[in-house]
Amino acid sequence: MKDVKFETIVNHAKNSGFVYQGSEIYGGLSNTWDFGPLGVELKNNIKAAWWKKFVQSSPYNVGIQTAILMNPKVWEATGHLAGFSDPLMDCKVCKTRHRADHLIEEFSKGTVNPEGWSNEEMMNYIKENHIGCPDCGAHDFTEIRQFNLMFKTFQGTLEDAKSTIYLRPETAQGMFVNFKNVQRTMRKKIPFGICQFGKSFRNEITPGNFIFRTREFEQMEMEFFCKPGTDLEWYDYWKNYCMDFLQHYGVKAENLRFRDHAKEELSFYSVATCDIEYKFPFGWGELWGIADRTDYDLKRHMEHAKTNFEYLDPATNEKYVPYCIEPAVGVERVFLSMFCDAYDEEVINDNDTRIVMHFHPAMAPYKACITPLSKKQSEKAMEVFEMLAGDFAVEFDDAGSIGKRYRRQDAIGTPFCITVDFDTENDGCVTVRDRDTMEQVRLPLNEVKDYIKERIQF
RNA sequence: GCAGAUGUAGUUUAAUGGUAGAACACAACCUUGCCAAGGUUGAUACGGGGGUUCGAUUCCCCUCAUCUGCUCCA
Repeated sequence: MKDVKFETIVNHAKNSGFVYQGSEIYGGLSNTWDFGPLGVELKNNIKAAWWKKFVQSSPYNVGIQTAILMNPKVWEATGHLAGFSDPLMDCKVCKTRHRADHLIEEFSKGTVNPEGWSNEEMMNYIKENHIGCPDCGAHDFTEIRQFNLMFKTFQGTLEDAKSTIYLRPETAQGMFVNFKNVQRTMRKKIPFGICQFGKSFRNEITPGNFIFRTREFEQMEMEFFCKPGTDLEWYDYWKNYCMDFLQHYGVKAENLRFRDHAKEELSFYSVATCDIEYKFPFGWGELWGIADRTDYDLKRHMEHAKTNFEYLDPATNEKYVPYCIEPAVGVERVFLSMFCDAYDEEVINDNDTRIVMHFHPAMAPYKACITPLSKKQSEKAMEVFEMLAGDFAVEFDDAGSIGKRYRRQDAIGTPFCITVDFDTENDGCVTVRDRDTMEQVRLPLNEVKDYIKERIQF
């Protein structure tokens, strides 16, 4: 496959019913995207595959779904309210933007930790020590402004401070606060994991790259609880588990890599973090973050909610707060990586190419298109459509030439086209055409469903 | 949010201070016996709002969106 511009791929997504710009007729709303009929099928397939792999086929895990709106004390406990905001200021001379706390840390070579300082304290420190712009050296900054990454809203009709609540910036806390509920009601023994997918919201300063970074996004997260000391083993186990998942569903190995976070890059609560990165057309970007979060979250909630999250190991009678391994991935990012890797412009001859989306059949929005060779068989073809429509997503198409219909399905990644022809009435057979090989097999009608089912499995 | 660039049908584009033409795509009908056929007909665009002007898609201002950096991150 030749190199394809990101713009070309984005256009294809917009033109073929995968993604639309949000609120388009009103001039759009910055960085919001709607998923069209094909896009939502692909998204659902991704989530279903993840659920199958992480919840259903894992002996350790269970799934839950928790509320987007949570008691604000959750975010006090986790430090999101205090720490999930960045003190930013701009250099008035060269127009670059910097984090005030980072400048101070750098200047002091780590001897000063500005965590918890007010903006005024940071500004004073910068002025007193004549810290200049790292890019141009000027001493002319704007005031520090705080960008809180959490979306704020109000519960109830009164908009006062007491009713302020937040849209969750991660789904993880829904799992942590329910640690005990799940463990008790599902009679789970350590190690076990809790999984969920759902929307999260972050007021990012700079979103972009199509659906790569958006302020509203859907996460698929697992919190896997294990005995302290076994955590690094599990960390490796889940890293590979995630990588296998991606490759199994059609993300190419050559476009994937692990990137371990350096010590100074780690969150203060994490002892190890690794990103699975994907080579997007705009560069390597984070797809899946796997972090060893230690017992940080559970301990914070123990402290703030005055609850006990200690686990009594029935085998050894030991009591401990479990460590947690968290693989977190954005559905839209998996969507985008699969979409980019599936995209192919296949050259047929000098002036003819066809766009083929080589999705894994389980990911393909439509599994088959039922089409009559001639409109004379439209009625019969409709019967076949109805026979299959209850079992998986299929489309019916009798417009234009047969070749054109094949091309249309290739362009949206439908793995099979089922053609009803002049012989179908007599021999009860249809032709099944394969998207990737363009080869055809003739099958009796009553075998078609099983033939396709077998090939679209997760 | 700041700086720079961009904005004409779904896409790629043409022209113009006197309200826009095309190609492909799309829809309907005819045709079509398995890989972009053909014919006829049709719908669809100057991102939005102000200003200058007799008249603005074209000139000016504001705004919105997208792209690239800064920054952040799943």
